[in-house]
Amino acid sequence: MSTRGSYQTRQQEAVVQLFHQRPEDCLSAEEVYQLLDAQGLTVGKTTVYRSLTRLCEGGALRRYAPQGSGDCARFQLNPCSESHLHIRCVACGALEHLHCGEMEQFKQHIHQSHGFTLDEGQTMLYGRCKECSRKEQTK
Amino acid sequence: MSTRGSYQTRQQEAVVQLFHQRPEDCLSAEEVYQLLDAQGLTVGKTTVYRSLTRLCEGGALRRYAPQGSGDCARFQLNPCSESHLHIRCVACGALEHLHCGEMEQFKQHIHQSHGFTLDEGQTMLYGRCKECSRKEQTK
DNA sequence: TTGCGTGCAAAGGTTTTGCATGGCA
DNA sequence: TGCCATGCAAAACCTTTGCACGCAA
Repeated sequence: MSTRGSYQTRQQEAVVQLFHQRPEDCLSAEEVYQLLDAQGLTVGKTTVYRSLTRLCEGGALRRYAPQGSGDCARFQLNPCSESHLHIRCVACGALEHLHCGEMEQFKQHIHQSHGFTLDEGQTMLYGRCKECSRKEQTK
Repeated sequence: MSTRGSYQTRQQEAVVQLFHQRPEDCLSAEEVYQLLDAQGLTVGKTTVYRSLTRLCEGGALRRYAPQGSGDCARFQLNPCSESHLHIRCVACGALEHLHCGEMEQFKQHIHQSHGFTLDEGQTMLYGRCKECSRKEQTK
């Protein structure tokens, strides 16, 4: 890989900074655009999209597919270099990192029994956290 | 729920039939449109979309969010009432159904050790299938 | 007869592309 | 200086909406 992130520009830096300011947040391209603008760091929307794409390819960000139909993709700071699975609460948005032996075992099983090499970077599990499960039942 | 699929029409029936003909396939709206057309059962694209939406709401189909950016949503016959996890190959799009004891065990572990109730309907694992893994290594 | 289903055309939204300019190294 | 990054406008793309008509019940 020789075509490494070649130049360092104000715009690119601004996008990176924004995500570092809110490491837990999932932002849409539009939100990135708006938030930067609010900080006085105006970046063209095209450049926002291109930066997001570049940062995802470089592994700095993670891209989450849009859920609904009129929805848009969301981006988040890649939690850490070491890969592990994450689960997100569909109700409150809480994110939990799943690094434990069982996950390795799970990955192994998928590889051996199903022939798939699990990509932890792209996979996001969805469910309900303890609190939101409780609230759901009370309804 | 009283607003059940009220009328039975040729078009709606054609869409349902198509998915029953290929219970394992994940089809895009465009593909549904094309395949029906090839069968001589032409259905307007708008109607395809509306049928897919209706069938998803009724639980007959499952909707998978688009992966890439220029991508589109995919629909599949809801395999059965019992839910199970799926893994999709990010390279070729192949889908594998993961129904086995280990998955139940995995779900249990997430519940007990991490407090999350996994939602198998919303979760999609991503990775590379055996073939695509091999191709990747050869590069 | 009632009102849902259909289909065309047009609009909606997000994301990409063409192209000239600007700016990093 | 060379080349990548930027940004505007326009296009591409999937999907939804408006509206008149058709058709199931």
